Amino acid sequence: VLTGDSVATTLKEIAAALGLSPVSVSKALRGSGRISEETRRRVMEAARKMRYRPHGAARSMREGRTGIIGLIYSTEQTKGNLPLEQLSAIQEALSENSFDLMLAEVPTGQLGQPGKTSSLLRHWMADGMLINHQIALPEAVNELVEGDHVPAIWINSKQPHNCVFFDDYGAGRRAAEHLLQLGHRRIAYLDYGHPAQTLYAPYHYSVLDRYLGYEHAMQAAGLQPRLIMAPDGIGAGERVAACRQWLAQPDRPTAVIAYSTNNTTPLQFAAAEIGLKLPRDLSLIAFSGVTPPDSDLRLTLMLQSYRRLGQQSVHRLMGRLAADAGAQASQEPLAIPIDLYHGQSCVPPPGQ
Amino acid sequence: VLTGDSVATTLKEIAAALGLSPVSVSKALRGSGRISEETRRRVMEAARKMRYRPHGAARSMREGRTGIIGLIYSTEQTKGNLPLEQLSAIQEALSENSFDLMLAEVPTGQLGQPGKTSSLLRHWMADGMLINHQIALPEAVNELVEGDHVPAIWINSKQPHNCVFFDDYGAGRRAAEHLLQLGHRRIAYLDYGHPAQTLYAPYHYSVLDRYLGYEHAMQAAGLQPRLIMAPDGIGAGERVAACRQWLAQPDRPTAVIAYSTNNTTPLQFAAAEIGLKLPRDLSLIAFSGVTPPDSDLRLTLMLQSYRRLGQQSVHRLMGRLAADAGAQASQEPLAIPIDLYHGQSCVPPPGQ
DNA sequence: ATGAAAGCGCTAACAC
DNA sequence: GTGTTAGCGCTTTCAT
Repeated sequence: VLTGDSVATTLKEIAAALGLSPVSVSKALRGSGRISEETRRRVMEAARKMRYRPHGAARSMREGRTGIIGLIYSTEQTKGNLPLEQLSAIQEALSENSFDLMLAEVPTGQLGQPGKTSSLLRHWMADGMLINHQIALPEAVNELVEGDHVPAIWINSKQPHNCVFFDDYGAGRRAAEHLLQLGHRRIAYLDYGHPAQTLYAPYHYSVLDRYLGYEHAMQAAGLQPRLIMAPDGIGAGERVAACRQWLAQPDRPTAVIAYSTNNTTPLQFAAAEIGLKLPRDLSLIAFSGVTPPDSDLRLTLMLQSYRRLGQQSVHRLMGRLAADAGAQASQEPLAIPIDLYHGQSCVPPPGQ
Repeated sequence: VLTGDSVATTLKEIAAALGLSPVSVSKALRGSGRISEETRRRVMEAARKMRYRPHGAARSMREGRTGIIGLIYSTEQTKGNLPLEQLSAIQEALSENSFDLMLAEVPTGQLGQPGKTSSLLRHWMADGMLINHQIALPEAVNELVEGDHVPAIWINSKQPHNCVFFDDYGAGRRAAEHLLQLGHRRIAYLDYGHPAQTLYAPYHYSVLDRYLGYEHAMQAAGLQPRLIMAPDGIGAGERVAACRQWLAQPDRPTAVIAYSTNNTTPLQFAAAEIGLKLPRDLSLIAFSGVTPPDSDLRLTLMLQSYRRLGQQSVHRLMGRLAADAGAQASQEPLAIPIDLYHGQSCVPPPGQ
């Protein structure tokens, strides 16, 4: 506007306006090289007045790096899970390392079609990649990442190398042990079954790991694991009824570990209908990524910090980038612990 | 790997390998210009074998555009709201227009500090901006956008121009009218008060607009609006109690419109405690961005489609970009209607 | 149908 | 302290 031109201001223009060379202007603006304090001030002021913004592409080309990290993700629940908290943590961590974040959503549905893959994947635009996608990566991504042509870190996915994921197995154990210490013996594990299971599709490792952690803790205590779960899933309308049935048995569990807070509401309703009062008659631990909004009963949780997940994945990626380009040393998998959040839903079993 | 070099393949290298000029290779790869079918095939194959990826920065510089759209957002609830569904819709719409998406989170806390603003804002990296941030934009963003140096669209914010937002006023009316048509007369509006209100900070327009829509519909029907809301907010632990009190009055409302589904749970608990059965004794409409997970009572909702919000904002931005750079014609504000989702929580009032 | 020349905006290396 | 030269990878223009 000041220059009367709709095109961006360039170094050359500033130079011309001040009777300097573009090089001096460049030096002045970045504070590198030798430049007089006087010139520096004049340049800074002119740049501000002329609304100068450095041309990112030009700088990238010159410096041989873009300063951009790509995040590959899917919003399909069965293929990926990207909480906003994680995204925000990634952004913040990248910002601290002077990187920008570019997104590439893996399109739902057909994967292979070459025309639809993001140009972030087809072009050379990012210095590194974060992959928040668990299942069935499109060919374009695979070539890029598995061929090791771009340093990448897998998020929330168990891989042989270069991955950051939650320690769901340990958390399953920890949940069971907490209840065991309180004196519980009849502890059940609750999952309504994943939609993916019905389709032969592989499902997220946490589905198995959380259960296994629970199972091993029970076995270590000489107790029988009890899986409350219909292999082919339980429909939405039938859940309360199913839970009622489970709770009506004489040797009903005194405590339940739930795969997700999504699973607990029907159970709580069923308990209420039968006349069981929580937590007195039934203790409850659920996995969750967020402390749920206030209600009458603050649930005890295995609380996944998606913030830490995001931070650590960036940290690892920065590590790979720092290693001299030729080396690109692989990194060992990193398991993020899941903390026990003490709510109000766990007490010793009745009659104890 | 094939070339034994860790650096990226370039056009020149392909050209050298095939005994061609870089220009021909460029033409062949993009299908532009005259090139023999035979050469084209050879080039394509070589490019694939050598894992060629076009250098984004070089192309950007040459073409004078980056093909990138920046999304400015905040994860602070009082300043912005970015549902994943909206993000995904934006990404998808951009992808259809062959644009990539770059993120810039406005840092929480101190706004002005110059060092911390994303380089997306300091550099020339994006052809246009989407601004999903309602309050207290940092200086850097303001200069850029208000100075009209980058085409931008405001999302979820009422502005004189170039914005896309929900028609919260119309939705408030619509909700009230729906209940009026069912025969309700004592209809209340429920909000627990925003945290922001306690800080003199301006709050999101929807807080006022939804209520105003409700109020005007009531007035048009010759009825008295009732606002259930504590001006300085109601703490988490006291909400059930407060609702119980409101519902205990003899002229208690027969229907309630809630600012958000977050607000309804305490009300439902209170109703249950008092012995009021939903929806028989109390009808309920809540604003929401998602159809909530299955429970015993499927709520009737004013359902905001963040997918449409995202799509439309991209559509508008594309419109601004298409207008020849000099013109950059401003666009009129666009209000997205909020649909009434018929759940099970609205029936005629008792005794009718 | 193919190639030579030029230049997008910037900065590292080297004069002066 | 400042300027000149050169080139990052690509594409548009214009010869051949």
